[in-house]
Amino acid sequence: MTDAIVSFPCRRDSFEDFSPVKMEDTVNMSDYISVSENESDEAVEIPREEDGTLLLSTLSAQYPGACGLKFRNPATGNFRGVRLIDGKLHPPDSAWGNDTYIVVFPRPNSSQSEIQETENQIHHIQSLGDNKRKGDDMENPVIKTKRVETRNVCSDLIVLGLPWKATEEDVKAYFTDNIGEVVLAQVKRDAKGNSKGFGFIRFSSYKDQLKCLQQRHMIMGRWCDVNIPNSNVSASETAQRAMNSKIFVARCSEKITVDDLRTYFAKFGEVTDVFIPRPFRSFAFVTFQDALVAQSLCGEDHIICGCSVHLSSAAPKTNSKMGGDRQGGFRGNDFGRGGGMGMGMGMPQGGGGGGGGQGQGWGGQRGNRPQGNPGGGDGNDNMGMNFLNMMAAAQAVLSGQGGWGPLGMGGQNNSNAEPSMGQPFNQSSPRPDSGNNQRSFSGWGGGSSGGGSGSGGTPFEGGNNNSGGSGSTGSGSGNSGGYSSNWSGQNRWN
DNA sequence: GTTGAGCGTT
Repeated sequence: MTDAIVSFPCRRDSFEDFSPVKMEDTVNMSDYISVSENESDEAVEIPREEDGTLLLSTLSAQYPGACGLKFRNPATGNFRGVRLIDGKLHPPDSAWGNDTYIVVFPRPNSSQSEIQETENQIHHIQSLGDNKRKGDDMENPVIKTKRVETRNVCSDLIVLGLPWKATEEDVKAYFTDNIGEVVLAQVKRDAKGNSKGFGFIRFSSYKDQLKCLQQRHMIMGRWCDVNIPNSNVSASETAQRAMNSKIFVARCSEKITVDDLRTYFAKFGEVTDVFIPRPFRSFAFVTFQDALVAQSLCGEDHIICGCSVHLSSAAPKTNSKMGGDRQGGFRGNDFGRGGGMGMGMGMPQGGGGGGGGQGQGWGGQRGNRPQGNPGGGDGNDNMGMNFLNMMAAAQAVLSGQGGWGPLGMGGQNNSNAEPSMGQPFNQSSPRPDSGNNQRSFSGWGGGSSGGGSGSGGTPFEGGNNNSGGSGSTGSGSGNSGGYSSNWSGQNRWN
């Protein structure tokens, strides 16, 4: 095909000098579109469809999380957005031309309208104008890179609507056959062993995760939805939390030991402390020497000893007054679903904080909260640990109130101290990338606010709890309408 | 023995 020249009519003549693509490289370019993440980056050639469009899914395969394309308009010097309709990117002026296109990623906390604007096109990259939010340093390429990389990590996915008779094996087989390698498959059951009709899966590849989230699934005769579980604190919220070297490990199984945790997390960086509150409360704390390591893990799900645990910042941002607030504020802070998430996970159509979604902090739905439970107050004797109790207990431990177990605080402080062990606190090696868990810290440049806790006390207290500005506390809940299914509008089957 | 919105602790 000699189409390299023929098929680029209007844009080519006028912009030829702009195109970074050399002529020799354009032999088959009509079948491929050059795309890069930044204008200075190396381009990837991405195949287009026969009708001339580029599937967003194809783009996402190379650039997970991508939500669109843009290109520089030489006439104005501005970026111009590429039209996106039904998952297909359409060539500007009917031809892609030789230019290298730039991938567009969703902004954290983007409103639906902003995303729409990108989709509909003519999207000037406003050089940081009015509608900016605090901490929304979009034009900082470093931050951008970091954001993407952070989200390129698999998490557990909830599968809703499973047939009652579907087993773990069935679920795993379906997703393995239709999506890709599955590293975890669960079907939740009641005490009698009957399926509750939902379960969790996890892929080894993030690409597979994205693919899976973008479609519905017919499993043994029923349509099932796959979503990011509500119980996972969104990455954006996590990122907004203060720098802390300690992480909170939720959903621990009792069989996981301190040694297990230490061994497991050592591959990410030097672990300076592991603490499992006793009596067992289904959670643990792991402290790293490097807060960057800790933060890089937050928001992720990991499988330890076969158990899927959830990692988040160990700093519930509530000021110590657990007594009276009955978990209300807590829920708002930590479980309000961030609107940014849908987009961040690379689900272009449908994510985001549409009007009045179901922003439930799901405490109330579970119905198993013991009435009158003061929530982390005094040591109640209720052994049925539910999630809110667990979080409240964690908070109590962290805030130094230790209201739960008699040994709570003691263990904490002692274990944090531990200097007598002569631990080498001087290793500054970040995180040895281990296989599939690699990510970089390039983005975390900013001089961490709560950083050098310097002296004395537990690193935790120094770091954030008292750091100030409780004003930021309630902010996370602002977007809590955001959790919208990919399938809004056809949410129910039949 | 049923069921079909939800959110993981066996």
